Amino acid sequence: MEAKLDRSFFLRDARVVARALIGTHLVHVHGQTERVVRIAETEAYCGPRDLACHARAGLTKRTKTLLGPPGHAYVFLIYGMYDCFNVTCRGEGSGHAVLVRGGEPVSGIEAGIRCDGPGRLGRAMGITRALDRVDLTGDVLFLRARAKGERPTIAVTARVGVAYAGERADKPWRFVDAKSRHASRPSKRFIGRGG
DNA sequence: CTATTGATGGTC
DNA sequence: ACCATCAATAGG
Repeated sequence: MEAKLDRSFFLRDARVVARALIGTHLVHVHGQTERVVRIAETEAYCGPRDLACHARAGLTKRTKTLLGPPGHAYVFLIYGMYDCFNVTCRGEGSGHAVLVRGGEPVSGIEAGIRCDGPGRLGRAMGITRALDRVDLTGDVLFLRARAKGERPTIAVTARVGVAYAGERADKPWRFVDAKSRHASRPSKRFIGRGG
């Protein structure tokens, strides 16, 4: 079993963390059940100057976690129905976070349940706002490193659903495992690759 | 395959 | 009023 990602992993720019998270395993332990998904799609949100980032609103009830210490879960409700899982990063108060948008079920998830799409992933993994502010270096919700030597091919695109964010809307801050079929959108939108 | 629409709730 | 979504439905 690969090592749990520690605090130092999260103390970096959201764009760096977002890319590094592709291919890692997200683990949620709840009682006897352990659910694991391999992350295939992420997006970076880069603080108050990024109009697509919730940190643009400043310190509010919701953004308290986002503006809190790195390496914690930031879980928020979108469209009244779906819990979106994010990882806080860079530094306390920076407002940097990575939205995990999709992945491939590994274990503990009922056969046929898909994890592509932020809403589906949250639901399949049993992640709700009750887990907001949970420390990701703990034993309930955490990440495990990629297998040694694993170097996924990563495609880079603009983020989804942020057309309102002006100049920042077109930034290539979405990262997808190019070989995975478990991203929320098809490859035709890819505008580059790397990693 | 694409396009459209309704469900739903917290923040601003 | 807005929104970092999804499922069901209708149409080509």
